[in-house]
Amino acid sequence: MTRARPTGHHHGNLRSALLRAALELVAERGAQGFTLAEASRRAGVSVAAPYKHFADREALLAELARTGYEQQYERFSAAMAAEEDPTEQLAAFAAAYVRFAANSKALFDITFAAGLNKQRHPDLGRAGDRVLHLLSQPAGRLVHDPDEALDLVHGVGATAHGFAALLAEGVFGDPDEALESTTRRARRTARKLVTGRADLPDTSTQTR
Amino acid sequence: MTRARPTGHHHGNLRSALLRAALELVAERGAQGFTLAEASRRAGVSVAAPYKHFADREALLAELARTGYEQQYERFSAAMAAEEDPTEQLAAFAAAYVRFAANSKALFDITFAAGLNKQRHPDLGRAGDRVLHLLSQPAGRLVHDPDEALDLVHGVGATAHGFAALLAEGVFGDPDEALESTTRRARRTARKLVTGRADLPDTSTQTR
DNA sequence: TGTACATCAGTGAACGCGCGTTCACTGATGTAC
DNA sequence: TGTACATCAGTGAACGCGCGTTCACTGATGTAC
Repeated sequence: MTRARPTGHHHGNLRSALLRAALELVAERGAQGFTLAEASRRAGVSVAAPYKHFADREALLAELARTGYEQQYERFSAAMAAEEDPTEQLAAFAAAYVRFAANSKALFDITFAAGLNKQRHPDLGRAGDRVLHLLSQPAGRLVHDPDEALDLVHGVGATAHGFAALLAEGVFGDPDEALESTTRRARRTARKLVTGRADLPDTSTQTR
Repeated sequence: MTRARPTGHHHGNLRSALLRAALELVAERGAQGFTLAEASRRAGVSVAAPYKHFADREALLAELARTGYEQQYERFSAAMAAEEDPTEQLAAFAAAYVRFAANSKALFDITFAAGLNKQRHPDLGRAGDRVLHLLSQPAGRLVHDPDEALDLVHGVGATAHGFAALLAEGVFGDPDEALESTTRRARRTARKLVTGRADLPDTSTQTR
């Protein structure tokens, strides 16, 4: 939170201060509740200042979405790397997905609910695909028919997303309280999609 | 679309015309894109007119959400009633869920993405729970431990929701083209959650 | 059947608000000499 | 080391916009007599 040189006409690091304020704002009001004006205020700067760093409102959001996808990619691939068995890798993805959606709610919401035009930001669509693509390798090891492998990829992705969304929506009760059990369920369900069995012991590595 | 007595100071059926216009608006611009002013314009009426029928903007949205949950309940229970086997009932729920999200996108979005305060509209939370509760009976027939049954209910719900959300997001390609295959996948995945087998023939009744 | 009247669904104008974006500007910074 | 100067990140005021909501009003409707 150190703000380098907050003196007069030079903020120091306004760009990242705006991104931070925007994320905070999204955390409080949802992705649709974000406004440039309020982000400026929180960064202690005039409403015109952001235009020195971002083309417009959408550009700032798109930048946040980009980092959202990046962080997802890093977290999920780290969680998967801790496993050797491909089934456990899929399960680890699902668990990490739910955890990310809960722990980094704002960033997650921006990638999914900011209403960013994916035609105008094709790189964002690609970033999202890249995250899902993490599942391709373990799926391919488990199932050799490419169509079936794709089915597995999409199934794990859908399951993970579904658990994350219903958790956030409060369907499972208070999201904080239900996080652990939902993570376990997502993990177990992902396994089921492969093996049809969920009765393996849940001893897999916890990734932060 | 017949508008009874569109004469002078009495519209005839403004209330439902507003609801229709609102739904159309949500279909075009998403749940957040809805404004009372635009809905009034489309109903051919002044911006003050809606306040004779709804307390405020949120009340109109809440009304739409209510009908959204009702329609979901009717469609899903009808789809399930066409099956006898409890596993097939769960599968039918999942398939109907995906189909509803795609075919009644606006209504679905309102129930999920309108940002309605569920504290201020507790009936809406209950209406959503009621939809999910459709799964309790077949789940209870399949699994006798209540915790496991709840797991199954939530698993099928999460899976259905996940497939529906990723379909709408375009993750599976063009939503219209991918609808059929996604419906099949949701159905098959729901079965897997029960039996661990997806290789049953997909001969179940098609519910519109 | 005809008329007076209460009702109330609509009008249209106005309000205050916060937004995104633009503009000419200013003053701190770092660099060339 | 000291000074002139170009750069450019910030200011602050203004714009036009569309929104939700309120208000006094009006005129079509249906009802009581």
